[in-house]
Amino acid sequence: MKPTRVTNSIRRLRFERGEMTQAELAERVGVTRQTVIAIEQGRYSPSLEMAFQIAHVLSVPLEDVFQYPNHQGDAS
Amino acid sequence: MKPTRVTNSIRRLRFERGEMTQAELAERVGVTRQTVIAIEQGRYSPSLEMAFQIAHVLSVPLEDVFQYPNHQGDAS
DNA sequence: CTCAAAAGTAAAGAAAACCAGACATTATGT
DNA sequence: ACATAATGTCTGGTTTTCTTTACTTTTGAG
Repeated sequence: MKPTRVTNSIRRLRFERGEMTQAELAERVGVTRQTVIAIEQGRYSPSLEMAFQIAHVLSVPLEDVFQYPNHQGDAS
Repeated sequence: MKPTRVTNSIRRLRFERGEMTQAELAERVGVTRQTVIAIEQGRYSPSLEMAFQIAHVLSVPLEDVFQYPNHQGDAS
């Protein structure tokens, strides 16, 4: 894939949504703690499935958690 | 990961958006043709990055291309 | 300071995503 | 019928995501 990395607001949302720890988020999403750490730090972008689950646990839409830069042309 | 698969509307959107072929979508997204086929058929869910790029090429929001079932509990 | 919880780091391996190439199938048109 | 484009299938291989385990650092409360 391209070197364009997706950014996220997990850390901010974790605290806005009741001080949820990384461990608790990981457990609720169904992944390990270091996966959450890696995603949160932007070391790699998660699978779409995991992205949806994170957004669901944080109870916000997916595009509120993950931002995709590269907003140049449109096809319409 | 969990056996919960993400569904998509790529096929429909490809035709609504000017008869784009799988090969053209693949090229514009930057992946191979059989990756597009596999995603479109739901054989596996793409990376978040690729999901964003597909949505961008089809010029619709991500959640218009990919749907996540599993709408049981909420976290509020 | 001391104890514990939370966050971070690292490395080996498993699993899933993605690629490459060749070939089969289903249209669509002439 | 023939040619061509679009879609689908199969196999084998590489890359990335994710897990497991173990350890270190930071943070906050008593």
